[in-house]
Amino acid sequence: MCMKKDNEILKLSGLKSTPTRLSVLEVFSQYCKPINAEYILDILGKDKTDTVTVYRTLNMFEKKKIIHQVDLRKDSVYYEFSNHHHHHHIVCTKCGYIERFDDCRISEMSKELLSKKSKFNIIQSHSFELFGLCNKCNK
Amino acid sequence: MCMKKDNEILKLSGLKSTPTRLSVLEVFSQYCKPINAEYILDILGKDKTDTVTVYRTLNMFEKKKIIHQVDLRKDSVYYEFSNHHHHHHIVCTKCGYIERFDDCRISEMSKELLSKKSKFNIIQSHSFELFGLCNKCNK
DNA sequence: TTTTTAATTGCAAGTCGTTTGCATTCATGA
DNA sequence: TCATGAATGCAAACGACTTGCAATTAAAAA
Repeated sequence: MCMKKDNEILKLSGLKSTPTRLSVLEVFSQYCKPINAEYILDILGKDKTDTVTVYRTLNMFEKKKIIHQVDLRKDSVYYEFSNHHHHHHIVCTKCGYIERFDDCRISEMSKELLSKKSKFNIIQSHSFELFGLCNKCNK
Repeated sequence: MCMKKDNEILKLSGLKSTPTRLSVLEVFSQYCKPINAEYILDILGKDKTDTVTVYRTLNMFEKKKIIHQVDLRKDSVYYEFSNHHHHHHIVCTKCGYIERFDDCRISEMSKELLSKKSKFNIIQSHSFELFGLCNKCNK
């Protein structure tokens, strides 16, 4: 279903279309929450794809801005599909539960800040995540 | 000069006062920018303190909320002194240069968000860092 | 002050996520 | 269909950080 679309994404980025890349793209397009290499490996099957290939795919996708990192204070790197609508996360520091929220006045704020800061003239991205306790963990 | 104050911090946290802890505290109180274990080791001298001790000190200080992590998308963990005035950072993705800024409307925003989010009832902290290119790197 | 006790340290070794080198395989443009 | 460079898989390496354990030390108790 998404096959054609995913192929286009790769082509536009100048990347060859391979089974692993297509699978990884599909995983990203189907999951709304940040995922890491381990998660992808679990889904693709460690017998089908090598760990190294997944890491290389993630690095390449990030370089081509197909995905981007999300800073969740976890011990591995999490990514999200850049095509998804811009949003941020609230993370439970106890159980790891993640919710997303769309409210983001940061873009305006960063423009403001930029004009105040003499030593920077481009802002490429920003992190903005909330860390707290979900209802279950705060009993 | 800060000796007495640092001792108090340790005592209040129920930690024994040791040379390494006092030195690490002093480093934190004197530097306004986020620092990592390597940086501290360089200052204290690897011959004087063991790497492991520094890591353990950082973990303990974080647990006691004397310092807190800052998410800078680097390959090691950075911390700041919690006593310092609340602020955030703008990081050059090319050279690593860091500037701080105090403008933070996030606290208000998080309260708002909290009331909207059904599954969370406590926000403990937040990340908010900007990533861009400094004037030197964007020529 | 001395003793006692648990906390802290240092060393060596281990863990875990991620990367690198290199030979093999494969996608794609000619 | 072939040629060529890109992508993969394997083994090994890397770097930040942690753990186990015996030796040391701060500070509470005697």
